[in-house]
Amino acid sequence: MEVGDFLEDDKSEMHDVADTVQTLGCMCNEGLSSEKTLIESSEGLLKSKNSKVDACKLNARLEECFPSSTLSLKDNHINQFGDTGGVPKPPDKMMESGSSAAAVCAGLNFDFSKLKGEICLDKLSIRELHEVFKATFGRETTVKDKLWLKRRISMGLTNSCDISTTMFMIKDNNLVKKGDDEGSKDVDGSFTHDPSVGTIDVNCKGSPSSIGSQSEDHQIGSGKKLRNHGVDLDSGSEQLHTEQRTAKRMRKPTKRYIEELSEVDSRDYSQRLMSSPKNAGLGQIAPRSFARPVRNVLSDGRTVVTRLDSLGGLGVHVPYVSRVRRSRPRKNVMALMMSNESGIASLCARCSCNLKFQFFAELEKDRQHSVMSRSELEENLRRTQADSSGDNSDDNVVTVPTAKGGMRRKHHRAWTLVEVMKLVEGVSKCGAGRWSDIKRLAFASYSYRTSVDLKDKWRNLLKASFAQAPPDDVMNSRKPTSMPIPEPILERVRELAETNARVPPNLGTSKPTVGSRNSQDTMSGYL
DNA sequence: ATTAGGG
DNA sequence: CCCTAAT
Repeated sequence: MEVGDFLEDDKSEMHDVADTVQTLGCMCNEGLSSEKTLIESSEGLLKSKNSKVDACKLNARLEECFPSSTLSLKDNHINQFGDTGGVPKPPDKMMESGSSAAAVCAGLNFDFSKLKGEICLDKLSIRELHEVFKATFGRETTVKDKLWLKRRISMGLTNSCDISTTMFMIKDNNLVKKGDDEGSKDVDGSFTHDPSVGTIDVNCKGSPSSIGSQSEDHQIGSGKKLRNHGVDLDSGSEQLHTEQRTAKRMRKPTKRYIEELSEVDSRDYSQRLMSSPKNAGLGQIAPRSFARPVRNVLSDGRTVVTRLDSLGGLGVHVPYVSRVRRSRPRKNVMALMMSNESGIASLCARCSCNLKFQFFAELEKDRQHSVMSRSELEENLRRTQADSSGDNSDDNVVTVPTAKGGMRRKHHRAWTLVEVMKLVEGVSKCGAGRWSDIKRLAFASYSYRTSVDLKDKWRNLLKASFAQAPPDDVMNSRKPTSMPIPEPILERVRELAETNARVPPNLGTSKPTVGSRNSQDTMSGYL
């Protein structure tokens, strides 16, 4: 990754990093690599004399990742000679940036005894240290802890050179400069309440992330400090805590925030509105450009919001597409499953796999999209209810202009896994082609699924099942568009397709017995 | 009214 | 999903 990338795509990168670190969690290898990247970039930035704000952000990023860091200063220096994204690197700047980087690491890495600053201070007595302290901070100190003084001084010196993260606090997702230097001790106040604090430490247990007390003990050979740092009233421990806390990552912006950001980037998408009148005005983004919403009253009395687009001056009505994420039912899915136990069981029997597990996986995946806007929640709730009752037929109605000037309604309702399974079940019982029968049997409660829908879906399933599974190529999209049909189901579809090819549905008088089981067995699931 | 197939 | 021809 190049430094330029960071500069241009600052926010998203930040989110990405945070995302990676958080989601991958214990994948410490991942964490390491990104940290390395970060440090490289930061050096590039410091050297290329970017604005202070950028530097601050970078520092924040460093903090964000450091708790899981096992990165040593040695690596850091090696990297300096390596590529840093093409940023020119005068040799005379080397020391400066090196020390700055070291200073950043000093408070976070236990290996700081090797640092120049401390080595020099090492020779001084406490009194001399006091003097240095006074010279550095312009005030006296009563602290007698040599270690504390040394580190304080070295930190203070560093802070005067570079932009220190301890001089800033986070407020409303912005970096705000703190007051005087001594206040840096208090900066932690803004960090302690961070709910995300500690997540990385927990996740990355593989690395020596406990920067604080434990590793500190080995350092304090000369120190008179006792082992119980927790109750240590000495301000030295306070300093320790400060260092720990400044190392905490800053709060990751909410998903909502990210969405809005990307929304701005992808210009056209921000023009979308809720199509459902129920949701109108809830959380939508004000449409930009010159398109303005228009309410159409259809012939059947429904009102549909469309957009009178001024493009080309034709006044074409383009439907607003619902911005909310359509999703499968969450809660009632299980209920449906339970009530359909036998059917599912029979399906599983052939697939020799636990479909219930798949369901849980799906639900879990959904749950991870936990940050939802209010409208989304409502939408989900509504949809869930609709799915179980199956009576909401006029949901998600949009109008599409036809060539003849007419307006045709267009429904869209994502197929849930349950529905797909019901469909497969039905096909296995009645055979492909007897869609009305299948609808009667398996989709009696789903009024919005017509027999044609079943047929279409089956067609799609066939297509999907015979298309070889693409090995997730460059399409590394984070959002897999929709829940892919679980392989076991596809297998079943394939199987049924073959069976059906051999045994055409026109079986005359007798009930079609396509599957391997007799129809009475499977029928019992619905009676 | 249902199905099949194209769009 | 929608539309429509053909049963």
